[in-house]
Amino acid sequence: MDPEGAATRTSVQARTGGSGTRRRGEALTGAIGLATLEELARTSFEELSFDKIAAAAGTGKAALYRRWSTPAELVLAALTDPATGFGDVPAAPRTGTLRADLIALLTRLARALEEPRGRALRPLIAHRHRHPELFEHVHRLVIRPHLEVLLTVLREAAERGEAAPERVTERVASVGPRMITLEAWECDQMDPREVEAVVDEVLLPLVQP
Amino acid sequence: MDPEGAATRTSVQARTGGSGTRRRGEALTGAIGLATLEELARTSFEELSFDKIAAAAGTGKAALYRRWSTPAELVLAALTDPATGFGDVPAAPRTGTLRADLIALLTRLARALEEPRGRALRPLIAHRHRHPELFEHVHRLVIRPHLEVLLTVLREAAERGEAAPERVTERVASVGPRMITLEAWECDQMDPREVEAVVDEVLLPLVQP
DNA sequence: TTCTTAGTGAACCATTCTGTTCCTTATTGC
DNA sequence: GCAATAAGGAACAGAATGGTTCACTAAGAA
Repeated sequence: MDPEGAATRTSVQARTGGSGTRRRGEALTGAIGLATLEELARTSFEELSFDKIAAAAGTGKAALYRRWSTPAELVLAALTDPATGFGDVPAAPRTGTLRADLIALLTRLARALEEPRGRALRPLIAHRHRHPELFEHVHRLVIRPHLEVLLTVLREAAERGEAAPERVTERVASVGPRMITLEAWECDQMDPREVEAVVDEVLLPLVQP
Repeated sequence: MDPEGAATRTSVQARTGGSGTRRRGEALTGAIGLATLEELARTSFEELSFDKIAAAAGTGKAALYRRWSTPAELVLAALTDPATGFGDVPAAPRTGTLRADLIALLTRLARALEEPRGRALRPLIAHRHRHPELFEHVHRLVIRPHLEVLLTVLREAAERGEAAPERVTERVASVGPRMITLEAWECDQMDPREVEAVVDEVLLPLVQP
């Protein structure tokens, strides 16, 4: 059913790091992590295998088996990594205005959704019933932290008088990320002005005092 | 990678219609359509095969090949069918109040998302880049019509003075369906009061004049 | 009752897939 | 330079997959 056939070579095939031909240590695990997320984004978790990841990373299966025993382990490690995944926690920008804070946060999310780490979330969320443990990590690593920081931003805006206190809820905080996420999923290419439009047309009118 | 193994028999295995043992005509195609959507919901389009659909529908592959030449054809037919798919077009409820209209429409959507037809949309949307022609039909059959009828509802509410005219935009109209869609995808079980909460906590404050 | 059509179950066969293993050799540290 | 380690490529073996085909027979019409 997959019209694309076998995994194709990606840019990670270009050997990087050092002047040699073989990667070792962090260079190799980094490339493997990135290839994992790209392969996951390209297909789905169920279609993921060490064979495919190894091919995409330009390495041998044995190197993968030496470090991780299942693809799930590997996916989790890649997602948790601060460099390739979501190991970095989003922080409130504190620009001083609600509009700028929202734009900064949602722009950051939109960018992440276009990277391998963000694109890899799609199959994990869409197929959550098939691997609930992995989805749980997505929720803890990505969804939850974004919601929390948006709540913080809304709370502080309410204190400054920029937002109505009764609008500081999780449901309201989830509107932005959900709009951006589905926009990214439903459209070929997200317009760079989409974030500003969502903020100006939906979020600010919604929370205004 | 799929932890669930082979396709399991579903309720469509129970032979229905008439007192005989074999289904013919519409009874068989209906069961095949439903099994297709359920199998699609359970796994993904790439993992879909005539072999699996036939097994899920309790019939033989030859019966499928006699009618459709590819799973894509079959999926499209099932989605377009008024009984099993989205062949019925949503209409503006025209209850007289914006709140009731929104609740009626979004409740209808939430219910559809829980049925096989709605659950089948998830892999089609999440993997749109792998079968753009199918996604295009989803957009035309489901996403677009829901957006249009919500726009109609907003427009009429604005005329009645229930909504601000500048809030009658596609982006604002897309907030409800997107909130409901991701709520359905991210949570095990959608709380029946979720629709009312989205309407009262997000949509009405957003559009109020 | 007879004849035609198509539904059902299963067999067939070539291909694909993936965990396991092994050999060669690049890399690193002493 | 040498020894130890592990990276990379490939082979292996068995299972799974899915399109194709066929034989039997249920169902429906005349």
